[in-house]
Amino acid sequence: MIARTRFAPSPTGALHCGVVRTALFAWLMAKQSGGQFLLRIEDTDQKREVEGGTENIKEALRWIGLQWDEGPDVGGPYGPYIQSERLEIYKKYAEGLIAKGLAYADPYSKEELQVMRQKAQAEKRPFLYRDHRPTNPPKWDGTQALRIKLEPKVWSWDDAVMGTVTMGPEMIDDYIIIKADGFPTYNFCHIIDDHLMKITHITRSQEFISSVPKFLATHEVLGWESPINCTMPQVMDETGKRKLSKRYGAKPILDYRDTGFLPEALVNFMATIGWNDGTEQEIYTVPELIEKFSLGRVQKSGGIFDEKRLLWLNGAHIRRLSLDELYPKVEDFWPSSAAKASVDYKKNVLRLVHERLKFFSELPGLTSFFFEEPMLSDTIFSENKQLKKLNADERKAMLTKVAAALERSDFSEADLEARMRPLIDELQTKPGILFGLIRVTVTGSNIAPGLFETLHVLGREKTLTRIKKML
RNA sequence: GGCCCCAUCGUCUAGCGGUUAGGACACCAGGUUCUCAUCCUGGCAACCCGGGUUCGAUUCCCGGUGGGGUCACCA
Repeated sequence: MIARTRFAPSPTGALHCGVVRTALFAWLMAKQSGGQFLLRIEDTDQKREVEGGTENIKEALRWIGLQWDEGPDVGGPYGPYIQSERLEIYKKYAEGLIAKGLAYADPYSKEELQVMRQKAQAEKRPFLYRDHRPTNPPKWDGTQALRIKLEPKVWSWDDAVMGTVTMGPEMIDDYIIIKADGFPTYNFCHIIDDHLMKITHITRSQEFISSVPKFLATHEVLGWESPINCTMPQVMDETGKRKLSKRYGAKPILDYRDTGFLPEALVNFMATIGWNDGTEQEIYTVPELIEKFSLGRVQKSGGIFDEKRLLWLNGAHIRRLSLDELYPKVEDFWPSSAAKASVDYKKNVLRLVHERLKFFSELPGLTSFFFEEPMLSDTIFSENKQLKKLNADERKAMLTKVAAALERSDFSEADLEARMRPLIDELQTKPGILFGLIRVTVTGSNIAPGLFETLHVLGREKTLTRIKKML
């Protein structure tokens, strides 16, 4: 079945992985079936709208690779795709309902409703507006809220993920379709839009599942068939105690870009929270996900966002790339001291750290000594288990020999090794001590790529300058 | 509180009546090695509880318990 799916966020802040995971599944369904993925901006709450919200959504989706087939910027046959530009449409349907006696003006103030709600709560029973439904409502003049009239009944439906779900009549109530400020509510307009835009599968996060009877009843009142409801399990934060949400500091998705994550790694990670293909495969490319994704294998229970796993996955995806594929992706992450370095030199450096890179913003810490003289801390020798056994004179004696041997080297990796190895016996020391001493002297760090590769890339001049300076 | 959903290692999960309950992340140990990383080997670690059904339940049913979600003129 060809799926037309949509992602319909409201521009109220930065997009985080919880909502993008739902968008990803919708996108995968569309791509897999040869259908379309739509982006629709749900900006009917002016109070919560955030400056730049829509731009952030588009930027985040583009970075992660969820390009929409219809929506803002790209257009499409059922536009506009921004709800604030569709107000006349919603109004038309609202008026249609009024004419049929299926919608009516709400005569109560917010305060009056609040009192009724509290009373019901105090009596430990659900508050139902329809118990207070006015018998003779005022004519709707656009300054009151407009409510839809829904008949209570038991609703049962097939959810593509959750299976058959049944909810009682208390889940149905007369809800507001147009607010007193003239804007329609999400509950009302997303149904109209999904219908008009010919959406076949509605993906929603689990928090909406108890609203589905309302949506189903609204379809019925409008005389439409409901698309297939696909309720996605929640993504929980690292505590596992609550869903990922802006309110509790869920990381904006673009932060992962800025930290140097690969979008395909993040996609791989998000897809496998709540979905697996039943095999033991862990690492998926995007085309593989498109091929293998299936709604039937989406988990019903929520999953925790485990950043350690993301880190591992990102490293694994980085290691899959060739040097030439990786190089352009790390362009913005080099230390500032690398600004004047040549492409060839930077590629050689990148090759040496390729396998240990977990995310790109580690790059300066891993490579800065290739571009500038390292700062040697006073404790650098005492911190090293092997080197702390040497006193300053012994270090000096060793480095003097090293310098002399290096003077004669052509600085190829093989020649460097051929000249350094014999010094171990000559100086009656161990590889760990001799090589460690050179490493610390030249890189300023106890952690670096292989010594001969490092010296080779660094070159004769930088290497000898640093050793002589130490002497 | 009402309603809904859920329940396998710490985490992501496989399992769909009979398995030594499998894999991955994380963690620990060892190997390779000049450090780190990669890689390899090994280890630790789970079926929430109680009733049924059945020759036999992690698996099916019921009830608890626990967790999450939701009850707005927000989406």
